Amino acid sequence: MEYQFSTIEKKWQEAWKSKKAYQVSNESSKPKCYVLDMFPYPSGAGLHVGHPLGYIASDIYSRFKRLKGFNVLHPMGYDAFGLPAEQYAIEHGVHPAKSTHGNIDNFRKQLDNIGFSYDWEREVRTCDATYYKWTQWIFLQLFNSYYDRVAQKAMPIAELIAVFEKEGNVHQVCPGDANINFSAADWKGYSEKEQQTILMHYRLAFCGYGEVNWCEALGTVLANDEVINGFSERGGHPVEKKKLRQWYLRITEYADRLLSGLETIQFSDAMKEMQSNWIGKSYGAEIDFAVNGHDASLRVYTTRPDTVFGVDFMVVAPEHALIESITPASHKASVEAYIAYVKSRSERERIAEKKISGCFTGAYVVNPFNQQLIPIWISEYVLAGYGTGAIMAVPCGDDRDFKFAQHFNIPITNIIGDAFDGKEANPTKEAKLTNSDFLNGVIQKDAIAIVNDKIEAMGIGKRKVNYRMRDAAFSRQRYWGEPFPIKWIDGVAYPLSENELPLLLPDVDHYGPGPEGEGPLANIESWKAENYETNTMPGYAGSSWYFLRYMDPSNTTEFCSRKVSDYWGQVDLYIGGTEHAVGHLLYSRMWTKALYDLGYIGFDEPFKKLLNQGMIQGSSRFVYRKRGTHTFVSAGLVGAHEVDQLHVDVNMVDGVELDTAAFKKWKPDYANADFILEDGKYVCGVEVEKMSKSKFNTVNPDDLVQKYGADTFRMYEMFLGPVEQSKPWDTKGIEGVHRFIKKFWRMFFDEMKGKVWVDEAPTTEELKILHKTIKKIEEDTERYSFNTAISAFMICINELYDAGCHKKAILEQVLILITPYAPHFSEELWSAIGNTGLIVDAAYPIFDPQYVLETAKEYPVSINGKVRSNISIALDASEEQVREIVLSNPAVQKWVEDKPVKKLIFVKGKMINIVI
RNA sequence: GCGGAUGUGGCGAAAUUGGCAGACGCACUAGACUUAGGAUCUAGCGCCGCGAGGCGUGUGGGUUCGACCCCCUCCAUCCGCACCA
Repeated sequence: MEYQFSTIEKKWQEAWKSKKAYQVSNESSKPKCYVLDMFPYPSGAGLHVGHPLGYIASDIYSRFKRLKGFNVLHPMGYDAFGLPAEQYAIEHGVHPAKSTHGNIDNFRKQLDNIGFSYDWEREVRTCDATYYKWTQWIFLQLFNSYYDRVAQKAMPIAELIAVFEKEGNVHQVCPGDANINFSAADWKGYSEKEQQTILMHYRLAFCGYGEVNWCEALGTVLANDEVINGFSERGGHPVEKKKLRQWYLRITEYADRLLSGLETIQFSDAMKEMQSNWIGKSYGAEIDFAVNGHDASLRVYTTRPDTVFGVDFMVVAPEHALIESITPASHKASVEAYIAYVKSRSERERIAEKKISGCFTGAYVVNPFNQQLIPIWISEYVLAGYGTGAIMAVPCGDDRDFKFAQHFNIPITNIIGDAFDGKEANPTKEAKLTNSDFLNGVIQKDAIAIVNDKIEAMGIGKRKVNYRMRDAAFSRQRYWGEPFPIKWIDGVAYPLSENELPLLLPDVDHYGPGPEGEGPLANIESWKAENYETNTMPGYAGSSWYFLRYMDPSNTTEFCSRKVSDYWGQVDLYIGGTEHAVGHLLYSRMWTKALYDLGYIGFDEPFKKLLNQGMIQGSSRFVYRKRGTHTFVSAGLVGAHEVDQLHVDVNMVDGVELDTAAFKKWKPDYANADFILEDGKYVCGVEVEKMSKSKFNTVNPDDLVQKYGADTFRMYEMFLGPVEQSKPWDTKGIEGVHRFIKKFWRMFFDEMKGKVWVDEAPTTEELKILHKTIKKIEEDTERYSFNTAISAFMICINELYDAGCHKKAILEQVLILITPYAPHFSEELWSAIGNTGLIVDAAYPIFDPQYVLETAKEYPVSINGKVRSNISIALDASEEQVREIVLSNPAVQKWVEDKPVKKLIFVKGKMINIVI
């Protein structure tokens, strides 16, 4: 009986399906476990070997937990709204729904090949109306809520209205505009529109205005990624900043809870650090500087008020509202030219720019502490969206300010004495202040509070907590997304009522943008006639709550029943890439908190444990064509020729050696290619890049599954290295894993002899091998160390092989252990040795320490830290006994000679070190 | 620019809490079996050295009886930076 994986795998996949082996119930006496993958965007390129890395890991963990007696929820679905489908529609006229469904079918086929234990009855697709009905519903909850800063939670907006009617907003500072103040009488006197405008400043989902990268020629908004040096990546058209009406989520109100919540969840320290850096909480002060000769003041935000005597210039963002009114005629032209330049720059380029640029406005502010005039500059590195859009520059203490001052020859005031050497800024807080009037001699960090007290007493500023995070832009001028359940009447946004949901995404004739920066929906007469919002929601809307829908996917009356979400609770293990560190993982945390505040769910963090899978990179191969010819030069000989470097399909290259025959057949262009070989071979160039179809470096899992089987593929992906680690894909080593599986098979059935497994009682030696393995596999799986678990399987089988063990009692237990890793293989052998039920429902072996007890240990003995000998000593030997045994050992004596032993270190069960 | 991660044989990696560096596998070498081998089995395999031994975890330093592991410096590579998902 041979190991015929393709027959076996098909057979068991069908058996699992017909027996509904992976259907999971919302009611069970077993403990629950929720294991979740970040669901994929179904791209047209299909699955490559990078995708299943995390899916295999989560599948192993799910199956492991199931064997250990848990009721495991392990679902899968599709993040199906998004730009690529829309782009494809624009180019090919295919409705995004159609291409998306085709892509999903393809993904599903590919996923099924690998033998996952998903409960497909729970599949969700964010683009289905039955799903996005509830995305719209949650949006309405956010729209109809505000964040109560006293209670520190979201509350229904109706309660806020009741408060306004009673006392105005004296106790409810307006988060959207702190200058809005009104009494109960004021409120009652406002028109409907005025009231709605005020409420909009409180809502958790609100409408406002924001700047975007606008490309007039494409009539569309672009991501920073799509803008290169002021031009669109696609087509090379000019791009500039434009203010558009936008929806936002008031995630900043949750900043503190998003920070403190990190302490309650198991994310890696790196992930937590990235999130808190993104939130960027800082303690500082806002200070007003009067503008010289104007009845205006410039408000800056600073974390270093102690340096106020070292301010040599101000820098304001080019978008700052004050610039126009304070710039004197003499400087108008240069200021406007600079602003025009910055308009073409994406935010990313502005922050990342190493070259210093800026422009003097010709205006000055007055330092309120010493009345000195301070010039006001504008520069692109100051962003309008952060703080007040203006900073006070202290060159002796801030690197960026220092370089700016040097570049523009602005004199530098030293306020930290010797701590500043004139060559480099020193951002210390420990220096004693000089040139600082009443602060002279004070340590900087102590001066912060003194200055803060003073500015508050003088009424020119106040302490301020600031966040780097901005409210999340929540609208897109696109077609393929959830429509907003909003109608605009007389400039006021009115929510649809719950029974009008879902508001279906209508069909359009063409997918291009609407007029005036509006989305494609603005092109539909009937849509406009109903006054519906023409923007759609962004990609992250549907993905911010999908983990809840899996729990109760076919509920038609609720997004998820409270009873069900109480049962499943938090996701116990969430697996996905770090690229979602600050997007999806913050948004979904915020949505969870809001739903919790409003009482719809009982937990306020969605993911108890996050495991980040590393990115599988592609290892690209290149050929070198002599310019203007059909001659290809081997990589080692390129030097002498003028060549173009071209990507070549990695599947035609064995290591670095090109299959020249396959290459000639690859593209008509290459049919009559000549090659200049080295050592008779054509050697390709190698580079590690992102895996992508256009780089011809993708490897399709289907091919590997076909050649080696799903079980080998699953184990090989895990055997590559730690799941968390990024690495370039290399198919080479898969043979080793395949050999292991075949060897394991031969423990049961031999090609020549047929059945070789026997029904005999195991020896203690065999039991020791088994129990050592049980312990190792269980521990490694529990800590997601799948690569070491697989090597433990290999060791186990090697040892059983060497021991000549073919005993069912042992092998059967190892089969259960390996089920999460190689489920088809295990099912087949499980039934072949006479079991009736499915192995996926077997009971996990229980480790018994009595089989692995040791009485002695081979201690490594080192002398001055270098291992010189190994001595076997009883584990229960006392330190004195050990000392005696070791020092009388001839090998040790040879090294110690007559030198006195200064110290002997004995770590029980570990090692012995002699210091001489 | 800012933030995060990673760096160990020819290659993927292991070393779980500061305690024998290189488990397990790939590739390679030699041999066995064989009509055949891209099957299987046996043995070898960090570097230098005949050997004794010495050296060795990106660089340079530090802490320690002892450092791949902790601290500092520098270098290289990868990922993210708000409308790609």
